[in-house]
Amino acid sequence: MGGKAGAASSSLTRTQSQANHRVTSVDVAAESGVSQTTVARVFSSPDKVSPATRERVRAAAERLGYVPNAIARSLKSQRTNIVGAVVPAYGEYWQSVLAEFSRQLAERSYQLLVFSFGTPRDVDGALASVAQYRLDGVVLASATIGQAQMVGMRSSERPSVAFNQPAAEGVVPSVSVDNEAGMSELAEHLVKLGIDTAAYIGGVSSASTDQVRYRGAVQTLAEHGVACPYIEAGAYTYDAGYKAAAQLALRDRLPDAVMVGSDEVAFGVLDGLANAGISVPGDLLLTGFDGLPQASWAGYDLTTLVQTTDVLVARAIDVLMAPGAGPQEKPASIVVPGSIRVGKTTRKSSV
Amino acid sequence: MGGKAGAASSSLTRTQSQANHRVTSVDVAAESGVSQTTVARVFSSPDKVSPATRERVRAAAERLGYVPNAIARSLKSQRTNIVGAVVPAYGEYWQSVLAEFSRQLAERSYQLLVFSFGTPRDVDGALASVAQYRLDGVVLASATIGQAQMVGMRSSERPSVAFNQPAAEGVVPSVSVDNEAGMSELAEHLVKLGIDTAAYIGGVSSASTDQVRYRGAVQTLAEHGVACPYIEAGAYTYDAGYKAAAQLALRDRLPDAVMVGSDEVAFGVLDGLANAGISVPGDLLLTGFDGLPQASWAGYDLTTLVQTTDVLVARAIDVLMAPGAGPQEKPASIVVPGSIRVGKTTRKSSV
DNA sequence: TGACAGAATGACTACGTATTCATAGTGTCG
DNA sequence: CGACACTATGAATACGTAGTCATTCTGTCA
Repeated sequence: MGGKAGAASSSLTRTQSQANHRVTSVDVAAESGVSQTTVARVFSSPDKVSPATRERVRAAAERLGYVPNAIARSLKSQRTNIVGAVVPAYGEYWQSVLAEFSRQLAERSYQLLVFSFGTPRDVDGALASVAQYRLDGVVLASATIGQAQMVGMRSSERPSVAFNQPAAEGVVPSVSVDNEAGMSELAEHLVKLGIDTAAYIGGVSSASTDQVRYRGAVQTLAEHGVACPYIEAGAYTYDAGYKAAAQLALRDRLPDAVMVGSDEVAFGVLDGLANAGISVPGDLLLTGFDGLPQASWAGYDLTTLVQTTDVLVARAIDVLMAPGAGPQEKPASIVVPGSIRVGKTTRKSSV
Repeated sequence: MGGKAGAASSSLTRTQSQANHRVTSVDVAAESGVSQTTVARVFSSPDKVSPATRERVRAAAERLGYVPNAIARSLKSQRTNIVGAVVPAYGEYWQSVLAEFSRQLAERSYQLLVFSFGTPRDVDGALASVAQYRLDGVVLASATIGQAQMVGMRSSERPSVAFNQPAAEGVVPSVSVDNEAGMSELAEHLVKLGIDTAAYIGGVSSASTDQVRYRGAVQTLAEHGVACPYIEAGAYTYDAGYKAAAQLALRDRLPDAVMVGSDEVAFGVLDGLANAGISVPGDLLLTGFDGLPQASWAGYDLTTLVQTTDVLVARAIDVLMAPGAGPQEKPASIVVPGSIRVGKTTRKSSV
């Protein structure tokens, strides 16, 4: 380097709060009289720079209002520090899962990039979109992602994990609550209360979670001689549950218990039954599934299977961050048990 | 170009489902016998390429499993197609807002990058983080972002918008529901029902939304000779509301009406009152604020001020996408009116 | 037929950073 | 005192794309 020694102060005097428009590490290098390499080091591996220059560079950066460009860093380092999530745009449950992911990722200084889709048809678009950002990991949430689509993800180089999606097992690494055992446990609980008849209200029958949960219910009940016909609400929403309850209320004979495939639907069923003059747990018992916060609100106080969402999310993140998360090995299927919560909707002798 | 004419098939034969590891536009160019420039054009402005070559390139891309790299594109084009959101990690309300943003952004083929923070202290970290990604826009949600922090955002080159944050008005472009008028409207509603005494339960008194909403309530009630002391729940949660209700129940004399600053807290208050043997609306009237989905669930059926979240979000996105969204002009403050929803919690003659 | 507008394409470069690799300086040890 | 390890730094390059400019080709019009 020639004799231009010394740091040249930036040509136009500007307060730091002013347009930090396009200030690069090269500018900071010039301002502080070091090379761009050193500036980069100050911000990525500070211990490789002597304390003196480190401070000088930091000061110059502050003066100029320099902010490292994460896009450029990502391009060069092939790491984005971002995890993507492909999730349905609607539903209390998914909202709470997303929030949990966001929290836990933030703790590890990762960010969450959300690709939400309205209808199953939009999934392809979301997946195509997610592939373009070279994310450090991808969470596939939603039972409406097809197997073929997941196979496409497996071939991708970055790690992905299917969240609460039984259909994914064996195809893509997956993390789920134990849907079948959980629903079975709820069924046992009902049997102990002495029910003779039951019915099951699912959201969308084609969803794999729905199928597995129903299987858990119907098998356990059958073992005790209780039949359990399937009723499809048509969606995982409060309104769908409300309407299904209205239908149910028209029957001549009500079942002793109704098992619902998800809490949000169960809330609708509960209110729908109340609206039809049917008392829970007086006239029939009711169970949900998921363990949403609202289930423990005194207003509903629903008997349900509580997913330990924080644990599920933690496991999912573990899978993504695991070093050997290559696509070659056979995908792991992690199943986390849930725990039953007994609320007043199955408390027989309510005065 | 020399005589190497013709497209050379990729050296190692591989099925397309195999490792699309590091396939770039250069590889596609080689495979299809055109320049990298042309490949880029096929994927960004297809109409500038002749149909014949376009198809040839597309075929080659498919064969190789090429996926455009959004990171590189962003670096070059200075556009990320991503909007960032800085939001609290907890709270039903924020979850629903995030979901709405995600939906509406997806419609415009934008993605949502979530920066969530647990405590107000973490806000700085989130803001620092958000600045590094050169996002096309940033949504600042949460009343706990300080004015100084917002000033920092204004100086940044990319557009930002404060969401439902009265304190931001005049500092940063902002979009809010009309908090004061909304609460005032609820107060009018109560006055018409003939209340003589009232109380207000807020979440966190230092939050600007809390202050503005309380002002709307207290002023309108005062005009009709009704006093309205402030009670702080301490957080915007169901539990905080439940506890506040327990406190309230200990008083000698209950107010005729309780206005709560947010729905989630109101649900807690409602259940807390019920638990203490106080009937709503029999013993006192109750109002909330926000218009969460659960407010219209029959189980709660809460009188509240419904924010048209979809409209608010649409406006916020408009602000971000507006062409002249430079930092120079004086920031716009958009206020959207809410609409009152009357539920059974203020229906006097219940039976 | 020559001039010229327009379409189609390619060579080159920039976006802003991190990562080699090489070089100059500083002690340390036998 | 020379060899060696180690620290601190810089020059050069690569990450994968999009935009600028130049070039070739085709068709049209006077």
